[in-house]
Parts: sequence; structure tokens; C-alpha cells
Amino acid sequence: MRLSHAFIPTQKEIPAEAAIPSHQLMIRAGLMRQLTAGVYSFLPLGFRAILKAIQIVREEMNAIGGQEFLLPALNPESLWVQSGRRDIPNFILSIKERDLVLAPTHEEVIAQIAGMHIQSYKDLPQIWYQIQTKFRNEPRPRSGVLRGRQFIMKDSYTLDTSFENLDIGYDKHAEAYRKIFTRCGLKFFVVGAYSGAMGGTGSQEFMVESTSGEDTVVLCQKCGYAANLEVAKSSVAGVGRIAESKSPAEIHTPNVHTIDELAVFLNIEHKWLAKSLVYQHNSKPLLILMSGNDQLNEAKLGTALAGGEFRAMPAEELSKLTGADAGSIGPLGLKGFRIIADKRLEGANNLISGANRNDYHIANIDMQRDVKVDGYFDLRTVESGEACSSCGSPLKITNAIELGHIFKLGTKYSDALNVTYLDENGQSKPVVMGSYGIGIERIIACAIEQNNDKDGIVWNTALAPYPVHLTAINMNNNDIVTTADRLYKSLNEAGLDVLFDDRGNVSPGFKFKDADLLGMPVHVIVGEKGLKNNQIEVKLRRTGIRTMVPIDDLIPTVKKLLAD
RNA sequence: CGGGGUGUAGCGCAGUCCGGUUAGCGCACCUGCCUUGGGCGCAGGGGGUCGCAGGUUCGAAUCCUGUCACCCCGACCA
Repeated sequence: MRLSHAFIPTQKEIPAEAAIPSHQLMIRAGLMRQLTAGVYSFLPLGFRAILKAIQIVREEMNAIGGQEFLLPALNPESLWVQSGRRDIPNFILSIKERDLVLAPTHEEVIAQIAGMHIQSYKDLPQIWYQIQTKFRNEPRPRSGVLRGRQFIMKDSYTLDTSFENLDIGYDKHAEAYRKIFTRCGLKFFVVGAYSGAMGGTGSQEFMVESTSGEDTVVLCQKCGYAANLEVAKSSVAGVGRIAESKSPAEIHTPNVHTIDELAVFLNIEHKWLAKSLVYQHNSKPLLILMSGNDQLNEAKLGTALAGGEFRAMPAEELSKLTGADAGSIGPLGLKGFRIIADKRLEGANNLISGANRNDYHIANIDMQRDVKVDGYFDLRTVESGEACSSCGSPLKITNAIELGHIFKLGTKYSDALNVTYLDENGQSKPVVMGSYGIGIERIIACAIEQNNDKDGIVWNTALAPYPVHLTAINMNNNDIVTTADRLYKSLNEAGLDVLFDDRGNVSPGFKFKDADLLGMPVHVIVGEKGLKNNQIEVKLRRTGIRTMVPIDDLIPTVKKLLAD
């Protein structure tokens, strides 16, 4: 491609709306432009990068036996009513003029096709995938393409006869994903993840560490334990019992509202304080007891409650219902509440909690004797530095971008949409499904987040829109023009895609700045300096190292550099 | 959905508090000359319903009311 005729609008200034490096650079380097919140137009250069990523994904999906589909983005609303996902909050965008919705994912359509045509165990297993545009009603799109309302996703689905066979397809995907992200040159890690309302029996996320990421993950750098904070565990001792279990006693605690204040007021360790959190679960009041300042993890709470809607009770309702304000709530004497507690409190005694009366707490609470607990669950959020539950080393907490997510779905959708097969005995059984996603734009954004410097993007060969950037330093010099034209031709003939800066009346400095901003891995520079000695300059974007090579050695040199 | 912020030329911004020439600056763009190894120089030029609607006023980018859009923090995110 000749830059003199290319549409690659670069800009010197950082766009005001972009807060993270990948977003800034994707705009500055002319890869994309925003159309509206969470929706981006990919320009030719950006689309080339997208196509590179798609091709890698496609090859690895085909390698595990995936069959590529193209499913419609327009779906009948009724299909989503049938699966029970029509009314998930902030999920589906719909069409005003018809009873159609824009598909946010494709389990439903896959199930519909499978339901029609999968009849026998002989038809299974299947791996079906597509690479297609998805639409979601994101309340707050942000961070460029990291969270959009419209995005390209590789989504695949496994159909199997059993959970054992599901594991095979799931493991194939895990392996394919490792290959995909490795080929894309990304430093990634895999974490155990929350399955949430997606349902199913297990899931893992493929993550890239980044301060721009929206997910929080827990990592053990010694043994490799890695989990999304939503499900992460650590080794924290239970509160435990002391020998003597005294009788509950009310204590006056004027103007003490927080756990920290209470600990200071009573001069006591935090762990003996049972913090009360009041929630509503399916509109019924729920008291959650945590030890000290342990933070409730709402994802874990969701798992513990096994479905239904829950939310923290607003302060007004709370005081109306209990007669006390938040900070003075406790398990004793509380009527009409279901009570659950964090595992750390199991069996503990000598605890202090609110008296359901402002300015009073109750001491010597014995969880076994005094509190009717409807279950102990792991509800606490892991904190940085806590001991790894596998090896005891301190855990690290970091932000990450989710590139891919793999789910063992089970029969949730086959049950809802009646997808069955006949087994060897002629028995009708539900098809066991798995579902697997990769965000294509996120591959590009992560690659840029991980590979940029003050001058611009640093592409690796796998994703670079063009592997070679060729610059003619001075278009008024006939030798340079002739040589650069000839090299452009021969590089193309050698199978290398070249972006050729043949612009006249553009200063060398400007061309260098643009080349660095666009960030192609190998920069070939044709200038008077080298030409005097029949040499061409080759610069590596990543290292900035320049070498002079004889003209005849150029193509093998470039090929070698790209392969490294 | 709660909190905060911003809408003025393609991009980045000033001007708005305190109403008053022809709405300015840098970059980009166009023409000519010049220059060619790190976003050249000189001269000339084009481009604006000041987000939108209504109101106040002799007069509104500026004040008032409403509304829309976008960004950031949080909530949310199968």
C-alpha cells in the first residue's frame, strides 16, 4: 500500500475522550474512530489487524475440529423469552419496529439448530463456532473497545452426550485458546472464574494483566494459583472458640458506628467483631455475618444464595425494619430474617455484634448457642498479601482484561429449548453444552496495551497490519525514488505486505514519527546515506536498533527479522 | 442507575464567572515559494447554525429553563 493513496488518518494529539493507552493509540494511529458510545468504525489499518487476529483464531478453532457458522444477529424475541434470558438487566438491545432483538450471544440459536437436527448420539460430539458481531446493552461503555455495545466475538459451542465428553471439548478449547493468545504474542494467564447467571458447572477466564483492566484477579507467584477475585480463596484462619462461653451481655457503645471504631472503643481484635450486613434476597430480609472488616464478595454471595435477586437494603428500609441504624445491627433478637454467615465465623464464640438498638452492642455471642444460622459459606473477598490456600505464599491482587472465557454449560439451554438426543438404548437425553468466547477487538487492544512506547504502537509480526514499513526519505531524489519503488515491488513479490511511505513534500522527521506511531515491526529506510554505499537501512521498531544492509540482502534480512 | 465533568473549525483548546467590535489560538487543510535523516521555513487563504430547543434582553458562545450527546468514578457487567 502506498501511503500517498492510503486512508490512514494519524493524529499528533491525544484525543480527549481516550483515557487508556490502547484507546489513545488506536485513534492516533488511524485504526478506528468512534461512532457513538461503545461503537467504533474500524478504518482500513485497524481492520487489517482485526483480520489478522481473526485468522489466527479461525486456524486454531479449525484445528480442534470446529466448524464455522455465520449465525444471524437478528433474533426473534420469543427465542430469548423461551430461554429465560430476555429480561436479564442490561443485556439485550432490541428492535423497535419488530419483535426482534440483537443477539448478545448465540447459545439460543445454536440450541435451536441443534434441537432441529441433532437426533442421535451418533450425531455427537459437535464443535460449532462463528466469528461475528455481538450487541449488548452496556450501561456504561468505556476504555475504547475494551467494553463496547457492539463488538466482534468468536463464540463456539460444544454439543456432547455427557459431562465426561463435555470435558474433552472444554479441554480442547482451553488448549486452542492458549495457542491463539500465544500466537498473538500476548502475555496471558488463566484463572478460575465465576459462572454467574450463565449457569453451568465451571469456567475459566483467559486474562491479560493490565491496569486498564476491569477485572480483579488473585495470583500466587509461587505455585501459580490464579483466580478471579469473584471466586478466589485464601488461607485465613477461622475465628475459633475460647474455652469459656459467657452469657450475652449488652454494652453501651455511644457514637460507635464502624468496625474500626468499635475495635478501638473496646480495645479488641477485629476478628471478634461480627459485622452485620443486611440484604434483600427475593425481597425477603437477609442478615449476613462477616468477621471484622472482611469484605463481602457479592459474586460469592450469589453462588451461596443459588439464584434469585439480591441487593443491599437501603438505609431507610433497614432502620424501619430493625429499629436501628446500620452499625448497630446484629443477629440476636432480630425477627423475620434469614441469617447466613461467612465460614470464618463457624463455631465461633465470644463475638461482639450490634444489639439492634442504636449505641448498643452485645458481647459474648456464641454462634452455636445463640444464632440460628442458615448456613456458613465462603463469602469474604480475598485481600492482597493473604496466604495462598495451596502453598501459603502471599497472594498478589492485580487488574486484568478478560480476553476469553470458557464455560461448561451443562444442560441449562438444552433443557430450556428442548435439545435432546437418543442414546444407545433409545432413551431421550438432553444434549450437554459448553460455550466459549473470545473478544476479537480485545486481542488488538491488549496487544497494544502490552506493546507500546512514547512514540506509538509496537506491533508484533502476527498482528501487524503490515509487517514492513518502507520509507523513501526524500521523494525529490531520483535515486531514492527509483530504489524505493523497486524495493516496494520486490518486497511485495516476496510475499511481504508493505506500507510504502512515498509521500512527496513530507519531511523525513514527519515520516519517521508516523512510522513509529503506526508501529510496523520492520522499518526499511531508503535514504541518501545508505544509497551512496548501495545500502538500505533496516530499523526494528521494538528495539530501535538500525542496521545497514546491502540492497541485495534486504529481502532475506527482512524475512529473518520478521521470523524472530 | 448514583456522583462528577465536558460540548466553541477535522484535532487539541482559550473566551462563558462579569452579556456589547468581524468569536480567537496551536495543529491539520488549500495555494505559491522553499526545504529534505526525527512532526521544516516564509507568504497568502478556506473552514464556525458556539450541541439542540425555548426564554430574558436593544443585544446572548456568555444569563435562565428544558433537552440531547460524550467522557470519567462508582453500581452493574451471562
